[in-house]
Amino acid sequence: VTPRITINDIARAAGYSKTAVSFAFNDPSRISHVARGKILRAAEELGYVPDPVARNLSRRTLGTIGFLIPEIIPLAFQNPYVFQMMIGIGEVCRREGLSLTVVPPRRGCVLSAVRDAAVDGLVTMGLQPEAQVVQLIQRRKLPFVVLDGVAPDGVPSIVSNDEEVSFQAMRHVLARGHRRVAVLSFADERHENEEAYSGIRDIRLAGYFRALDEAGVRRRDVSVIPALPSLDGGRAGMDALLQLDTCPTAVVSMSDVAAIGAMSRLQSLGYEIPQTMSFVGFDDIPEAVIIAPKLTTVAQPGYEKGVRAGELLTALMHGKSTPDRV
Amino acid sequence: VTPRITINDIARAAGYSKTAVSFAFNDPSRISHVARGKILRAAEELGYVPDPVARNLSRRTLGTIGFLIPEIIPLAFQNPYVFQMMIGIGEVCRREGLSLTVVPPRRGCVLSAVRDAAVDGLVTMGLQPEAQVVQLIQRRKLPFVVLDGVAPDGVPSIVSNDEEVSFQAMRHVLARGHRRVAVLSFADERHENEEAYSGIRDIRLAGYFRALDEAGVRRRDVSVIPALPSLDGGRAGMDALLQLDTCPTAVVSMSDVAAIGAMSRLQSLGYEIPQTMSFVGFDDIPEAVIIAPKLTTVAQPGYEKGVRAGELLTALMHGKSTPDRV
DNA sequence: CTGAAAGCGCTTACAG
DNA sequence: CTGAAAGCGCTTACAG
Repeated sequence: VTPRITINDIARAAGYSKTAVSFAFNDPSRISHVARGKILRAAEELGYVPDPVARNLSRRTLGTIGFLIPEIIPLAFQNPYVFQMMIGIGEVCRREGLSLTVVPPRRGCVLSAVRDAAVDGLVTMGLQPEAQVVQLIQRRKLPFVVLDGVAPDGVPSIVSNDEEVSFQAMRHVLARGHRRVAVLSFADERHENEEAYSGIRDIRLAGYFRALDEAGVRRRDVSVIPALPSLDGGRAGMDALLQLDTCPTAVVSMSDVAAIGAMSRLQSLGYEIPQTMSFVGFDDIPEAVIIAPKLTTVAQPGYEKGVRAGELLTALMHGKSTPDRV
Repeated sequence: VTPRITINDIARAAGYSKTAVSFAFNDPSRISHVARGKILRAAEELGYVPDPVARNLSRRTLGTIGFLIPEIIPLAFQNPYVFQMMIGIGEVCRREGLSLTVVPPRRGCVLSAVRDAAVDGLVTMGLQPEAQVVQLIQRRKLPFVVLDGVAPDGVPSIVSNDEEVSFQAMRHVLARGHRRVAVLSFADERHENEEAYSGIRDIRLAGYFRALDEAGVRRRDVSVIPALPSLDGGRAGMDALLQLDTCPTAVVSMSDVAAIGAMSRLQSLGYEIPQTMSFVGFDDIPEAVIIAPKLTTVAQPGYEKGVRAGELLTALMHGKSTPDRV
């Protein structure tokens, strides 16, 4: 196989120094027209393209930001809401001419993924403050912002007021007279990185329970069913629900996608919605509007939050100070 | 600000050579237990993390593959099908311990995005053979596979038999008696990188027209409406459709997402589906099943194709030979 | 305008 | 087991 063509080859072929070749590509004004011509011609002939990795090392900047997700890609992105956030970050990448690297756990390990991530900065999804992950990111001196998670001190984070929003959602259900309510929570079993979700989950549960307490519904009468935020997660959640002694009349889900999955399962068993059960989701994913008009949902602007996260991160990368919490 | 801590600092602090430090992290068996202990302790104290970029340059491998998309992220990913493909690639990344970099055009330019992409290989979406992009990728000696595009000779590609599938889809519509048919094609205006889509678009059109010819429907009686593969694209397409002199009774779309957008638009105007118009999509995105039961669609397993593309690419990266076409 | 040289922070034969 | 040294392929003061 032909060996890689480097800046040295071009310098030799064109009869100039490496410096000149570098300038020809990066700062043409610093060399003569003639030199530039010869160099570019040589590069063209030999099919030379400057190696981005070497350039990155020299420049100490990579032109890419990372989106750290607590799950593997096929799982995390089954939630359209997560996807929306990524698109929002992508929008900022577009503006700034950056690319976007998705950083899932590597071989099941978030730490090693973070250790090896070749990025200029990181948007992390659902991080807990005590995690070693935070320490590692900080050691690497990577600028980062937390999206939908509890951020350590001094780290900007983008969060909705999940407690209040959840409170309102549950209140809405109770106001309609429902007293037998089930919650589709985030999955907490079967995953080692359970901590990734536990932060928001607990906050939302708190909101739900505040409304339940207010209405005088006893906590033990509320079933909290763990479900992955995906269609299949919702389907499985519904199966679990149907096993309960007393079926709820309303289901409050922490994600639209799980709610939709649950609805589809119920429907496929021949039950009518909302006659059999009412559903309230979370996120307001675009699909929900068209798909599931019978799904009430709580807005959670994933796209906008992604944009905001991207903006905060790039501000940080440019050395600007940023507000802590948005 | 504190300067970055490097391998040199650790070597000095631990009283060993850089070599030893490197081994402590990468190949502990090659140094003594004592040395390893001291080195790791020093690293711990100083908060040292090996720089992945420098490591990448030395190792000549990055541990990441790129997904080259012809549009900016917010646009390209409005199509769930594209997303499904990405998830498929992500699944292979998981298996192989790689990360995934999304590579959209940088500042509107695909070429410069490819030039700077720090990846070990590339899955390109919808590439045309004549593009300079191919030449650039080859110059960079990047392994790559083409997903949903017409590949140059010797480059593996993953394509469905789009012509045949399109033929069947249209035939299905015609068999139901429809004679006034509209096609929601891929957008071809307003974008400079129109070439990215034109390949598959033309192939699918050919399939549609073959069926139309067979049924004796004149080509001029079929309106081909360009639409971006997104909900909004479909809505706009429907608006355009409604301007036509004679409204079609069936709409055949090149993407589910545009079909759904069009349906939602029509519905919001108070028309009934499928009484007013029938819809046939393309892709079989998971959402469609639940959302739009009135949408007939043609399967196009995005996830599976993504997986296959990832597999081919990693095989290529490992130096294996691969089949040209899948 | 031009180039020798140091530097980016690692890895890895190679010799001891 | 250990380390000096070359090398990965660029960029960029600096001096001329």
